[in-house]
Amino acid sequence: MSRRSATMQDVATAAGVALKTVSRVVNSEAGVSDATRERVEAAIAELGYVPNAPARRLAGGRAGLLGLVSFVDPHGDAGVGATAELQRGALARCRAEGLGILLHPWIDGGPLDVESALRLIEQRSVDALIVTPPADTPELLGGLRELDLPHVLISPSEDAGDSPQVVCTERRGTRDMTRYLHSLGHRRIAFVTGPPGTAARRERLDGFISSLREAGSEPDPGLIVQGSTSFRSGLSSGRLLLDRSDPPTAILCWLDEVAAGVLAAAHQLGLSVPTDVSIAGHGDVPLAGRTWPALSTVRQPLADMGAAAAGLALRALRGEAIAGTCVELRTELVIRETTANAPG
Amino acid sequence: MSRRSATMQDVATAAGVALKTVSRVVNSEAGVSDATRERVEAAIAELGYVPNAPARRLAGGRAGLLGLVSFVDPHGDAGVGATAELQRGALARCRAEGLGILLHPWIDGGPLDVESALRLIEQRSVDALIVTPPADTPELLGGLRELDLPHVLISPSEDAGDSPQVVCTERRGTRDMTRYLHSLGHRRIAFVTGPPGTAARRERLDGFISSLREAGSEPDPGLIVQGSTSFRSGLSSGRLLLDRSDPPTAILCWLDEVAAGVLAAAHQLGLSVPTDVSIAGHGDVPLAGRTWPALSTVRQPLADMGAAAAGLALRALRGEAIAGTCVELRTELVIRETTANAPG
DNA sequence: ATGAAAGCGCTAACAC
DNA sequence: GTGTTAGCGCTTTCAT
Repeated sequence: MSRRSATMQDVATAAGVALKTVSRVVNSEAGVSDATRERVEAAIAELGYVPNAPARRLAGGRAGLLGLVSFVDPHGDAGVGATAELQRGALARCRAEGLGILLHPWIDGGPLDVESALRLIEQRSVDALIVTPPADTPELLGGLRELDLPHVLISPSEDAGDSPQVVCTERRGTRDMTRYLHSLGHRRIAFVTGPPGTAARRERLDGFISSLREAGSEPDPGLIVQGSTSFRSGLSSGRLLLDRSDPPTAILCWLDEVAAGVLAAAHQLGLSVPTDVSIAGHGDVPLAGRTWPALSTVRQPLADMGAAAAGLALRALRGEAIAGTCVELRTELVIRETTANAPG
Repeated sequence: MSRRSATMQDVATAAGVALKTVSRVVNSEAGVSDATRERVEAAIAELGYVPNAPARRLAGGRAGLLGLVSFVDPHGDAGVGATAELQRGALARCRAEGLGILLHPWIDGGPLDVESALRLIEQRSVDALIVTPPADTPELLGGLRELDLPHVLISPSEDAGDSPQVVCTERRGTRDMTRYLHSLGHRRIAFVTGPPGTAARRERLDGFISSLREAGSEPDPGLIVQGSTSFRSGLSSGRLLLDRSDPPTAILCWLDEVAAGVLAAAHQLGLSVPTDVSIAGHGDVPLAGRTWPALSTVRQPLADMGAAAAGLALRALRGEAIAGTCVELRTELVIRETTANAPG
């Protein structure tokens, strides 16, 4: 029954006006008398007219969509919560502007399909790309810059160059937590860091080391261990640290996911948290509020970051020059139940 | 520098052929000699030609996108993991077919914006909609059917009518877990169910009750409590149940998220899991593997369900009549660490 | 304040 | 095998 849907011309005929007038009404442009506008609106309502997006795009040159290139771990191990939060923020902002979001996740852990990501813009499917780590590979960024395609980076893994970006206060976040633990009397604080070569990892580690030094204690190299992004890696890092003859009294992790693993390791070893050992994460992803005890962590405003990225992209689409722009959002300490005074 | 990108006509001119011939090559249609094809391909490569998606869509009538209407809790409380998994499966399938996925989440917990969801198809932004609970409101489904818009439901909340759908063996999942707990010697098994009025909740509760009866024990009404979809609700349901003078020896929950809350409640009360009480969830979302102890649960093949839904949508787009089709996927028991023999 | 004409870049029928 | 002719439904000019 769904007959060919009404076109703008149909509406124009029904309202007895020209095509262009309908276009004006639909796009709420000026230059239409109230009487005419009402007549057109009535016709639109009666015919159930809905504008045809592809036609609009062809004629107008705008896709009306933002592409989101993010990473989705096939085993749901890493960043599930983070990606979802980012999406949420970006979506809310886009919807407010009448834009949509097209997903282009790097799914399988295999090599990122740079070609298809770039093509997304080249073929006008989206107007701009928002790229999140670890999809921000040199290849992708190189292509983006070379072809001069509009894009925004979120917490870039590497030097972002001139690309507009949204970051948060990584170093400060870790410093706040380190100081907090220090203020609780902890003097043997361990740090579980991530794989080498990402900016966030570097900054968090720096924040840890520098604030320890500021507080007058030299970090013990044996208490800095390298994990990855997974719960499992937290499990083994935790065991490593807590099995020592001189275990730390607090363990700070560069990611919530990893902290959850360390927490599980502590439980397995029969330690009670936070009485025997304090544990803290970074990110404040949903998981952080669901562990037992609930994880103290550094809150990253992920949804806000997504929204800010969408906002930057929108400005770029309006023609503003945003190259080199960097929006920095503040982290904050979220103290839940895994941190307490140092034992003894 | 990015000059106006090459069009099909540009390629045709460069290769010295007609527009249509280029179109044939691009769409790998038959009827082009190898020599011509090569010439055209060379021209395409040289000019860096990339087809314009909106133009294609306008002319061809296909959007090349599937819409995914899902629920995203503003506080990240419910279903974060589930939504992400579903997305992942649907995306993988779509990408294999050269389609994209456009997100249309119901974000804020306010009323679902049915209008805009329907408009997504009406304005040809997407070819079909995949709808997941609880976005499958009667209003949305009504609109979808009334306007005869192609769509697929995943685990519908209510009677799906003639809509093609993808479900999994809800009742069987709960029955398997109930039997398993029974086989471990548990005779006082509690069930934390969800809010009234959703099909999954009904089926899981039914599965619990019927398999208890099959095993010869009449369910104790005092041990069936109603929770919601949140961790918090699990926390309070858990306290309620475990504070009884005659607490259950096992607690089965209709959702992992809720089970994680019950687990936390047990910890708060100083009980040890699974020694004092066994706890089980349903879903096998990422969270289930990250609690301590790790949650035994009923695995729903979420990614597969997403993929199946995309597959059904694709068939519909090819013109197959799939009304009334129902794809059912199997759940399976995942026994981790929160279940053990009944105490005593 | 309103309208006519000219495309946007492509696919779909049909020729040849 | 290959080309020609029409649109798809809209937004732009530029007139009036």
